[in-house]
Amino acid sequence: MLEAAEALGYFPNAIAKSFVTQRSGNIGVSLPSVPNVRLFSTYYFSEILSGIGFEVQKHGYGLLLQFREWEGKPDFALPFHTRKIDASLILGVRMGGAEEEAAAELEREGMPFCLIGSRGSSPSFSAVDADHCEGTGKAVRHLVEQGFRRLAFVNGPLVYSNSVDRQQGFEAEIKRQGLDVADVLYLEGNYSRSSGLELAAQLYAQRDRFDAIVAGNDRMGIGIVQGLKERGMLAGNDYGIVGCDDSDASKILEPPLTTVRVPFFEMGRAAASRILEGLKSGEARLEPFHETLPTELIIRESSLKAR
Amino acid sequence: MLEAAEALGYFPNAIAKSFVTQRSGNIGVSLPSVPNVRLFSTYYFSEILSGIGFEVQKHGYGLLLQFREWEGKPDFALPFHTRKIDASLILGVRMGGAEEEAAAELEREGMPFCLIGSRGSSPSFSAVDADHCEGTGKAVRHLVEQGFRRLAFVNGPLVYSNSVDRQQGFEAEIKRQGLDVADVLYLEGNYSRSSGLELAAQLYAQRDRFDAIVAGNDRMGIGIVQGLKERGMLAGNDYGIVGCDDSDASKILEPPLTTVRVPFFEMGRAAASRILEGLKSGEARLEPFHETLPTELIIRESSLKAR
DNA sequence: CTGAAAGCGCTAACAC
DNA sequence: GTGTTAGCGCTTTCAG
Repeated sequence: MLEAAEALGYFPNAIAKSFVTQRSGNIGVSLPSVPNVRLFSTYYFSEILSGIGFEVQKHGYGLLLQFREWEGKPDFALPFHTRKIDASLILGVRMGGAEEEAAAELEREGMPFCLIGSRGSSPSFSAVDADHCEGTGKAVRHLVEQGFRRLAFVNGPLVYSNSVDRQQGFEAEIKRQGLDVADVLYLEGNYSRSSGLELAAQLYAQRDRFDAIVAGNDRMGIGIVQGLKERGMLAGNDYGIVGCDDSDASKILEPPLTTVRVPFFEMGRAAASRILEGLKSGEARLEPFHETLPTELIIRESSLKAR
Repeated sequence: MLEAAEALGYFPNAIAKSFVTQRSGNIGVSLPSVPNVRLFSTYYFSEILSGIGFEVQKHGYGLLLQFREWEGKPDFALPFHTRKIDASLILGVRMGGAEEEAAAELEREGMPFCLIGSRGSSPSFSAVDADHCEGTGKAVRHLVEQGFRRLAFVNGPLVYSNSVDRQQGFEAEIKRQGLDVADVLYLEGNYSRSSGLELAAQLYAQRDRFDAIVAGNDRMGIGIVQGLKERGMLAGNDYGIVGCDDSDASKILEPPLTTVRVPFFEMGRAAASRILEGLKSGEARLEPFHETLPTELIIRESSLKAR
């Protein structure tokens, strides 16, 4: 019957349906946009987005993409108020800032949403992320197993929960390995390759303090490898290094970069799946949930100790 | 007055508005999704998407993201029929296949749409792309100016209009430089790094036939550089090579890859801008338009002839 | 120029 | 079970 109707050129008007059911059939995805500067790797976002898209499609929902300004307070609630979306997936949220305030607003109004790739400082926010704590631990253990003993840790900004997670995982594993946290050389970049490049100068100046480096992501790791190479230090030869993300670039670096693989696609999928189930269940308010997906250490040459 | 209303907790219901105005206020963006295999670089899509997002936001429209299956005939018309979108931007269309048939349907029904990054075989389809013809010409000229004379051309599948453009640009410039097209070594990959890696074997076997390579994109170029390096041939030293896209990876390759920069962001912006203007003008049927944006040759070490 | 009313295309509730 | 109708929140039209 419906097929017959379609053959006659009839299509149900989804807007009319949304109007009466009070459900748009769309879920919103908010991501930060920084014109001309990409602090986040495009890899990161496109993988998560694909995962979301996969799941959303499967449930017959639409996916409304919303770029937000990097600075200032985003209005996560507006598309709910105007009934354009039924739920929101929010990427790249920093802790303790305007983004979190805006998320708290959503919570107050009972709008279903989930953070992806960062937890936010309140446990009442639903969130899906990778287990960066465990991932960084694996990186440390691997380096120690390779025979490295004096580790440097180049982290990203601590406004991201995953940076905090990495720090925790790093320190916990350092202790577990019987090493002294006080000996660790800490540096902080902004997750960009250029910040890795800059940090390489500082690392070189203190090269007697470390024999291996854990970098918060591949992009910084790559910048460090390049910066140290300029100064005559070769990854894998003169020091070990592990990145994080398993980006394409990590594979083509010379030497190839050992890295912590993060299941971005699965993270997007998981978050979308939970949110959509919540919508379908029709409950007034979704219980906050937290999902932490496992990471995997991908061992390449950059962390293999030369003999 | 509207602000006062908002203070009282009122928000206009965008769905109700769409219902009555018969306009969803959303632009659809269709992109191919290949689970676990990325033939397209994520860079390509995320840049175009950002450009679209920038423009769409500016006009107060929403951006509905639609992943389509790699195989089979996509239903570009459905979201129009169900009134979920007012116009469509379609990425990654192959010529002469089911995607084009689906696009032809849109055209027949008078739905506004624009292809981005590929033209389609019919000039009646609106399209925005980079000037790959000119870009590849620049690459050839540069290599010849560097003193290379026997060029190899590793193109992508000819189902993409940009591959055809590159072929034309390549041959035209070869002739213009007084070289013989018949001498050129032609190979075809699928734009992935692994296909470049495989093609490197063939290139190596015929290494007496070329002293420089033009690759259809960076990913293949990188694969070629890596594959030839395994066999002892060093880019920049033993041969020159130029890629295309100016991807992040091209910068970290060793040696850094000379490449044709493609204004992806601007392409997305231009297409969205034209389509949105068309919608606002309210004309029944949008005149088909074609925009071809200039490329830029980014010279790095891989194409500099050693002395 | 201001204010009332019709109607968009569906779903859900209700009557038959 | 099947058929009818009210009504969702806007915009547009038409009357005052």
